[in-house]
Amino acid sequence: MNDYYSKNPRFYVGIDCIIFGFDKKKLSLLILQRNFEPAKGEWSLMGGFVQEGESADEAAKRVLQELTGLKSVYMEQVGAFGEVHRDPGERVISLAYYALIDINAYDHELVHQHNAHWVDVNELPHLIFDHNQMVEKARNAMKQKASCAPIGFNLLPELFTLTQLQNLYEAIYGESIDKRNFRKRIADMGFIEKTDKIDKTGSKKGAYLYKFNDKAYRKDPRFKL
Amino acid sequence: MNDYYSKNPRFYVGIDCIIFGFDKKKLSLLILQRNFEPAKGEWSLMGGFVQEGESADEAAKRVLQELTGLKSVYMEQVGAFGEVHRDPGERVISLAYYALIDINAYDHELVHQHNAHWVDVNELPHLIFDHNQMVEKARNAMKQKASCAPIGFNLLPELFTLTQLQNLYEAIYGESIDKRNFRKRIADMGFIEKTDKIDKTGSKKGAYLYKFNDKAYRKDPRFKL
DNA sequence: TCAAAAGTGTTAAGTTTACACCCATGA
DNA sequence: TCATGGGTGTAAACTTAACACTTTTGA
Repeated sequence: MNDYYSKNPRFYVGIDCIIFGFDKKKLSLLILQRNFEPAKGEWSLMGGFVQEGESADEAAKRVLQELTGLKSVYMEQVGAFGEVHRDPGERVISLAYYALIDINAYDHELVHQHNAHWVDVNELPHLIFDHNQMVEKARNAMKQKASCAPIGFNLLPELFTLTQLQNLYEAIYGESIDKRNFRKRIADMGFIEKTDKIDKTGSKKGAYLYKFNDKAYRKDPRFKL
Repeated sequence: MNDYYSKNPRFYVGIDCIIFGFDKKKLSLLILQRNFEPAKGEWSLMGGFVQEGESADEAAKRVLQELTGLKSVYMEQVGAFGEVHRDPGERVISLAYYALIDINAYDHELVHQHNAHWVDVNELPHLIFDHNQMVEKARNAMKQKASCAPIGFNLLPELFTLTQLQNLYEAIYGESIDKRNFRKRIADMGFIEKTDKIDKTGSKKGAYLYKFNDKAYRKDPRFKL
């Protein structure tokens, strides 16, 4: 009867995390220089395996938390990678997820234990298996999504200057944006709120700090950058 | 040593196919009224399981071929569906793929054997498990992709009229398009070639048949509809 | 002869891009 | 006082959207 299932093989289902951070003008990824087998010494994404009793999304959150200590992070599934020999050790079908985190807020101790490092997304080393492919696909998916939904804010602190926001989008798109046009679009959207606080770390004059107003966004969710 | 893998559980990995077809003015899906367990009698997507020695993409092609007899069909992965109890029978992590086929060219006998039927994508019945969700996600992914890459032609015969092409895009987008603007865009792209053949099935006057010129497209791959 | 689909250009509206200077401040 | 980043508006170029009539032919 349950031949329907049991005549089929079962597989390890892996999780791999493309963890984006943003600092100054650069998008970076948090990657591991593996101090464990397999592929010890090489660079890889943070990974893990789906366990019984947890969904794929939950597994991805858990794996991310194991490295960063962070809960409730913005994550999106990139897709399944299922080539037969993608992992030379065993047949593993892996689900890639990208995560957007504030590069100033994570557990440094945990990251240190895993021998993980931030690396400029444009200067990535060779990664094991098909991890470079996963990164490529994640970058495209993220870029696409960031252009039409307000997910970029997950890479910034709660308060940010418009220059920081512009630098972020320039990094995501890989091209520079006209300052006045950028600020016009921000103003048009109407849910990026000026606060009365001023940041003086970036310039002598100081720049107003803004914040993303989620409630205002949901009232009129038009986003285009 | 290979504790690294073996301490983790393994899972059935399913494949589910969202098979799009286009007829006259309607997008349809090929779905099964199951004459087998589990969920006998209910509607579902065509599915199967990944096997040893085949990649996920290969499994998807095989499953599609089992139903339609077609090889080398345009398919894209939609994503992995990994909720713990999504399949009440067993823990199965499923990969959804959509396929675009010419509704006039498939193996009717096979389709009949599987008790499969074409159903208007806007009038779908309730499908088992999370299959309606898969369809929703596939429709969005397909719409997005169809707007910026010439994948729509996979749903048409090799030769088609501009009215057919317009009807197709209207069905994909779920909105009507101005005929003159549409034809202007087609002309601008330059790789949709007029033939000297005429189709007289759609009108008394007859309409020129066109074909997609892949070579010309690759020379200057700009697509926007 | 008439119903039904094919085919064809122009104009207005809206959107996007390009562009340059003054301001405030700390070193 | 000057070097640095912050802040601001307008006009031209381009793109998109709206719109209506003639043609052909089989029934």
